[in-house]
Amino acid sequence: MNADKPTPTLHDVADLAGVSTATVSRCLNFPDRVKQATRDKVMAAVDALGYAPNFGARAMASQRTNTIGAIIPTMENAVFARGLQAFEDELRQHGFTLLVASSSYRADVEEAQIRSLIARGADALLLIGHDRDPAIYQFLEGQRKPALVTWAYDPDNPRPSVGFDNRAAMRAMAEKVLALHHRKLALISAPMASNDRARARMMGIRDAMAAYGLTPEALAVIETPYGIENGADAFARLMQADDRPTAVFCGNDVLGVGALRQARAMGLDVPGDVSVVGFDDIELSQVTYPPLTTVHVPHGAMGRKAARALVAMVLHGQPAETTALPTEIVMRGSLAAIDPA
Amino acid sequence: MNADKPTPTLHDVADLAGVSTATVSRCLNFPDRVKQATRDKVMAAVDALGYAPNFGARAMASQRTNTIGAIIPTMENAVFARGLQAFEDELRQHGFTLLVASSSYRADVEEAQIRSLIARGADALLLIGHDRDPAIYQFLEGQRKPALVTWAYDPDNPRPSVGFDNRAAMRAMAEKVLALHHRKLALISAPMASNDRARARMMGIRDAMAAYGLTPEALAVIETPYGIENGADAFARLMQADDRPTAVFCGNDVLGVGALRQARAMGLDVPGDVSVVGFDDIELSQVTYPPLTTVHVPHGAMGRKAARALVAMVLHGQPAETTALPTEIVMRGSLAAIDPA
DNA sequence: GCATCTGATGTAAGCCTTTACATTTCTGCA
DNA sequence: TGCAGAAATGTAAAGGCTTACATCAGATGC
Repeated sequence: MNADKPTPTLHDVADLAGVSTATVSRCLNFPDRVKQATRDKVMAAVDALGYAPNFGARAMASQRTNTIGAIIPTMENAVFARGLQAFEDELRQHGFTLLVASSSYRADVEEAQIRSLIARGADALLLIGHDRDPAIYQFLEGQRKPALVTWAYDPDNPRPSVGFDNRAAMRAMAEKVLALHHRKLALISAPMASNDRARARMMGIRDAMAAYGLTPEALAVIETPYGIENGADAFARLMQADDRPTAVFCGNDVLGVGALRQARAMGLDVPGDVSVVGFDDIELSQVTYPPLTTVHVPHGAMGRKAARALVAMVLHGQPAETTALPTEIVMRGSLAAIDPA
Repeated sequence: MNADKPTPTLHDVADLAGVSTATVSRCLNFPDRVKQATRDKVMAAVDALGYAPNFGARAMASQRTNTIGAIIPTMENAVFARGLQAFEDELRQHGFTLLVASSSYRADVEEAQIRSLIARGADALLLIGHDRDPAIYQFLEGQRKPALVTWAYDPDNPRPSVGFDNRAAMRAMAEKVLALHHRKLALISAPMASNDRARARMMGIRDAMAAYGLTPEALAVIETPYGIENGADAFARLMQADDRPTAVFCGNDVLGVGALRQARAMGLDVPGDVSVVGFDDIELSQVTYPPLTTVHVPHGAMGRKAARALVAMVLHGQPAETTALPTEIVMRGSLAAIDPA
């Protein structure tokens, strides 16, 4: 199983083909600069040896890797997964490779992953959200590695981002809910510490409440980690309170789906007894019963746009412009008007 | 934005700290081999410069990367995502890093990704399923890189795998369905070319049919790519046929959920008019209406076990043993007995 | 106070590839 | 046939890190 023969190098290929390493290198990188006959010999040697170029050595010699790294909070979230898939597709079309890491929503892990991706030669990084120790940005600057934030939009933040306005999107949803006469509102949110998206979404609801003359602090809030089970538990707690909400906002669809499941378990009719709304519009939310009313996020477009921006940054040193993509509310079955009786 | 100052190297740190590069290297790799005072100086320099070791150079010099690569068909599938998360957790505990790539279920892309991960220095690879051009295995052998197959279990295959018996699992499910008096069966499967898991699952159903004295060929089969929409379409086609099945097997839960959605859209009662069963047991299947009866796959355990096996292969050259983890049938609401009227 | 040993640090080679530059081979034309 | 110029190929340095080995400074024991 272990190395009885060392893995072949450029040198081995060159020897076997009877040419110099430079020629082999050219064969691999600029095939049209070598004669057909030579190329055939070399390629035969490459196949015979099962040669694969050593990425590290190549990166070191050529000073570029054509690799872009991305760090997402979790791979289990379908939203990130889809955005990333689009991101990778676009990247590949520009001849770049994607390196992915996940941080489990932990700041310390994220920092380690950032360093690891940079050390691995990533030419640039894609990050989710703005919230991050300033030291990390300094580190990236020191390394001259551009970074692009996505999933968030904050025109006041000096770091560029390609995302969407979480606050405005959630505000729009909240206004819709308020327009349907709901007045007792609750929110099941992802933990808000070091999560600017979650905070922005809550602020959006409060904005709408204020606009409707309600006290923003009246919003009941439960923070809980990502997961169907957690959403269900939080929902149960909310509905056991004396003063039940009539509409429950969920910071993301996964929590929303958990809430829906719990409602059924408790024998509560959605939207008859209580309305539930989500955020993200992942596939899940179309197949629940009732289907979940939610905020649609343009994952694909966002991923592709981020990829193009990052490629431009790397290739031409072109600074990225902060852009917001539009979100929209998808009305399905889980939100209804309150009978103003 | 672009490099006005080059990124700092070991040498720069050494100069700033007034020591040699060897000392800096030792500080980073074997902190206890340098004096406290020296270490402090060096670390201060590291921080001041924002130094990060160059992975390629390090790999080249030390001849190992402590990195394991994994190639999954798609990131969008929650099943792979969960297994991978467990895999990564376990890997990290052993001091290894995970490199992920996805192949979009395409053999050519998978091959490119395999080469890319090896070139990037992966010490070993995790692959999904056995089906693969033999040349790829030869290549891996030539590179002396161990590979472990997961998600599948085939004791006859010489390549080691840590997975589960797709065929037996699906057969058990089919026997359950047959015991409930269903006789007209259909299968919505992922494309079976170059997908041994999909084929094995179909064989499992046929095995059970044969055991019940039915003609295995009577199984109606539709192949369609991964996706809720595709599952829905396939289900619609199945139910428009003259001879409707009474039970529809789905090769995975995502297709199953699509079938469920379509059933509702067509006004068909599940399981009253038709039963639907899935495979994988992803979170999705608990929240549909009715909840999906499915085959539970031990993602987490599988990921962790695979990680341990791979680490042992890399560290001690210990060959992996092919092992199968148990699956189980999760009865939910989408499967019911047929009224033998 | 000296030889010896230990622990801390420095020196320099080597890992594999790319690429600027040097050299050789070929082509075409006078 | 011979030569200029182009095309093909070779030579060798550079890139950042680890590590075997060499060196040096103190500590130890007598």
